[in-house]
Amino acid sequence: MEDRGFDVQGFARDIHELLVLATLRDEAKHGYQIALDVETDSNGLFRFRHGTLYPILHRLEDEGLVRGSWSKGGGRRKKVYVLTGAGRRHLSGETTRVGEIVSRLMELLRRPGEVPA
Amino acid sequence: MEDRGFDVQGFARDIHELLVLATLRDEAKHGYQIALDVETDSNGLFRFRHGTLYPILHRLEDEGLVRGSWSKGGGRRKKVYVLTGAGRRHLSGETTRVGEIVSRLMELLRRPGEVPA
DNA sequence: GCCATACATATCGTCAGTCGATATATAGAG
DNA sequence: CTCTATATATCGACTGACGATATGTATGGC
Repeated sequence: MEDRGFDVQGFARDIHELLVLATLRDEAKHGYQIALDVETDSNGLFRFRHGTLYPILHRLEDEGLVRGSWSKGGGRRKKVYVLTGAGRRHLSGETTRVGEIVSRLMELLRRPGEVPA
Repeated sequence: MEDRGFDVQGFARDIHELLVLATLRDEAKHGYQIALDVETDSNGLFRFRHGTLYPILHRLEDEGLVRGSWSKGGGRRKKVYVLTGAGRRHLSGETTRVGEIVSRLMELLRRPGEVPA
């Protein structure tokens, strides 16, 4: 089992994508709000620069994991994103997968040295 | 506490570096062996392409976390790496730090949606 | 009414780092 | 003697984050 190798580069990208999907789990939000919420929810540990956030949002939209629509209500123009069914499944599946990977990683890193006699 | 933000790019790099340092924890090894061991120990989940491994090894050497020396024994020429004191401290400290980050990450990803009534 | 600031989205150039390919060389097997 | 596995190294292409820059709108202070 566990045949597909592990792609470090894709892993870093996934973290960003999953943080976005997770914050959209309960309610639709526009980009700027996503950035603020992720930062707040993680006590400042995770944060998005806008030069990073918007490309990710566009990518997620292209992949059909979120759907964006311009809110025309009498405020500032905002593009509001909602999680699609595929997005919800992706979040769930990838969260499990990432959880397994990090658990294996930490296991390797924390494995105590063969106790020196 | 926990002020320094989280750098996704550096995180991916750290994973590779820590895997190398971890496999050197108990015994000195040369590069090729490191790649084989990491792959074996992780059941093929983590693996190094040699185009990735050697630059990492050189970087770790530059940073003083490992020390490499050419073995002149009557075999194939090998550059054997040993973990330095700084390397051991780095492994320990960064493992803790990475552990905290992933634990916070999984917490955010797994946080169940506000339970729908 | 005017201006500064915060909100809001978007793109571009740069840089870091992985990845695949390529190069070089030696030991051991058949 | 050739082929494969071992062993290290580097280069070019690609990917993706990041900082800077651009554009525009609403809001609050004066």
